[in-house]
Amino acid sequence: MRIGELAKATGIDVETLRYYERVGLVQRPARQANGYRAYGQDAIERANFIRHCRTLDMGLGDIKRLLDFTSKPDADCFDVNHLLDEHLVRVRAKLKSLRTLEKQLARLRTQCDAGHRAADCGILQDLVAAAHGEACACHPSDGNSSLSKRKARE
Amino acid sequence: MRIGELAKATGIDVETLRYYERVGLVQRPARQANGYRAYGQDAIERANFIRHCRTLDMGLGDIKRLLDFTSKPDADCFDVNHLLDEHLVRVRAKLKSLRTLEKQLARLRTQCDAGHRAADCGILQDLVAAAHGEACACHPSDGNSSLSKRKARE
DNA sequence: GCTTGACCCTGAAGTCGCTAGAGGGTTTAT
DNA sequence: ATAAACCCTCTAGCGACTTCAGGGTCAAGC
Repeated sequence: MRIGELAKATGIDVETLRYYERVGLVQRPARQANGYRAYGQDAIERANFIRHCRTLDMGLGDIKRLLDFTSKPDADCFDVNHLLDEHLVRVRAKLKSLRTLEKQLARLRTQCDAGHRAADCGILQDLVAAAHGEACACHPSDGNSSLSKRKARE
Repeated sequence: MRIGELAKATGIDVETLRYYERVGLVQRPARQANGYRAYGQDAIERANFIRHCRTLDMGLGDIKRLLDFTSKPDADCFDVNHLLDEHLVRVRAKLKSLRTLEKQLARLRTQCDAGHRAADCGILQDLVAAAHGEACACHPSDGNSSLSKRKARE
């Protein structure tokens, strides 16, 4: 199987497959005489595993660890649970901040209904008001920044 | 005002301010004889505007366009609304996919309660089943991919 | 036999929004 | 006089790709 066929079979882009190989997520396949990659059936399975984990938004490092587990049947799967728990925590934190964000944006969006001159635009006024530190539609009264100096991946 | 003071006044990191200048979001300030950046009061306002928009998770390109609007009072603010609407659409799409993701992960997490050998791990089994195209706890029956070939920023 | 087009290859650079590091100079306080 | 705190530029790194430049290979149609 050539890389284009693997791409079609798994729904992963050709370039992305080559990228996965480069970073060690996918094993280097055999080569044909002309230098083309020659994949076996097992490559589809491994690639689908990766694709599935990616739709679950896992990082490539986590996926690599999970792949290692699938080839070590006697290992303790505690780490699998732990990895998933940590991922869930990240996802829930992101979800929470997105929910807040959505509310703020929706509120802000209601500000411009009147004029069509930028000078009269309630949205811009609101955003500028924030620059003065006044209360605004999107941040009625907040003090926390959360800008820069962030440590964790979102 | 030197860059450190501006950073303190706005809560934006010094490096980030220099970065904003490099990409043209913040105007290049005057310089003191020793080469230090010398900011006026207006810099605080502009920087706060940026900071506020960033907490609303807007991209730097969008913020630049909004900044341009604030200096063109006679422009039609239709584009401001439009920009915000598009941003809201992006945020809501991301929110939707995150909600689905959270459900899938939570369901997947319940799969491993029994053994502690990787071979018996329900989570890994589930993930591998997905590689075979079987129904799994996290994707009971789906067909859409959403992997690669994505166009828009998430 | 020759061109066209679809496919394949490598390696490097670009994306986004920072962050960090190297390797310096300047100012301020003790 | 010296140390700490600040400032400068330039460069590279992060994650997960994507895109580009500049090629090689192969089957089909003229």
